[in-house]
Amino acid sequence: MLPLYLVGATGTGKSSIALSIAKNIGGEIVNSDAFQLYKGIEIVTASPEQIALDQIKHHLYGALELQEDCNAARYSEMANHQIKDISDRGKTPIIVGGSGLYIKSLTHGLSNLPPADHELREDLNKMSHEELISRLEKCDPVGASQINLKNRRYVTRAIEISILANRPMSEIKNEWENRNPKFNGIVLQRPRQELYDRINLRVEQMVKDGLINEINSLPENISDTAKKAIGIQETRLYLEGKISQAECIDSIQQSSRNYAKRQMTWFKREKGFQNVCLEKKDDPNLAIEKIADLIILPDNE
RNA sequence: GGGUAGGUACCGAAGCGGUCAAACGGGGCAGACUGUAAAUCUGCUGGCUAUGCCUUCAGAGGUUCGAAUCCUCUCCUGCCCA
Repeated sequence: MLPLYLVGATGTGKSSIALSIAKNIGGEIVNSDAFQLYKGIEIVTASPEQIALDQIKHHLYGALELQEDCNAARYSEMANHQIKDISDRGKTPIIVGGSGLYIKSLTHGLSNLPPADHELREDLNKMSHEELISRLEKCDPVGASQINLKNRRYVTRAIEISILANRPMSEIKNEWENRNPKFNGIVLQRPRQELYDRINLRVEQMVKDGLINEINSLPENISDTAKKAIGIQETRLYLEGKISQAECIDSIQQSSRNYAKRQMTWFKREKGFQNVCLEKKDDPNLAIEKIADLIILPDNE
């Protein structure tokens, strides 16, 4: 059976629906959320609860130590390994999460680009924005006309690729590895206001569930990747007494809503996914039936 | 009751006679995205029959060729004195 991708913005309710589907079709769940990957930040990242983990096999949840960095390529390798393993055992891999690029790295495969070079990045980061742009124009004029030059991070990466590969980035990065992937893909959606309300409530629930304590007991040396989880910085500010608890909750809610908005933009563009809009009034079982109808059953090719 | 500082677009906040439909930030909306992605970045954000027109800067009058900006009164809000 084709792998099933169940994606959508944070707070839509992917995890619980994935669990039910997994039970129905005999599947195992693979995480595609960049931060639920980490062990020790289960509360801020709204990771699936223990009860769920006990019922169905969940992979790549809490798979990384907080000190480890991660990126799309590393994730891709880990996830592909799990997906293959699940398929080999005759089960359906159900990939659940909301990290657009990570998901695309599975469905489409990343181009074979040189990995990040931290020393090189450090050097490039010392340059002014103007210097950086003229540098890119020199080593990859085509690329310079394609990417958004205002996005310093993209400019830096393009130069990095060009230098490391000794060829212009725009020549190497033409198309995705796999242009016509086969998979079952569902984008779960909610009406905008309902989604925002759910996010707000969820953040309040996190605090009740021990968010403050979780962040307070984090080690000091967590990786740059893990550090970016929404909620960590905000809670630390609260712990340092710089903001009130209400302000802390507010800003986590705000960042989460903004993030959800970006996710929706990403998934809107992705091809090969079908949209399923859930509403508050929907019976959960009905939602699952809706989805089941859309799944392509084993093909006999 | 007396004094004083204020009332600006969804919110906060600049502007303090013309170049003001009004800086900037937030929010909202739309978008981009190939090894930092819960990251990073872009555009729009009074209305319209739209290279122009209309209604806005608490309200009502007034001064002026011209007002969000100056004057008068009124209404609200914060602070101080009683």
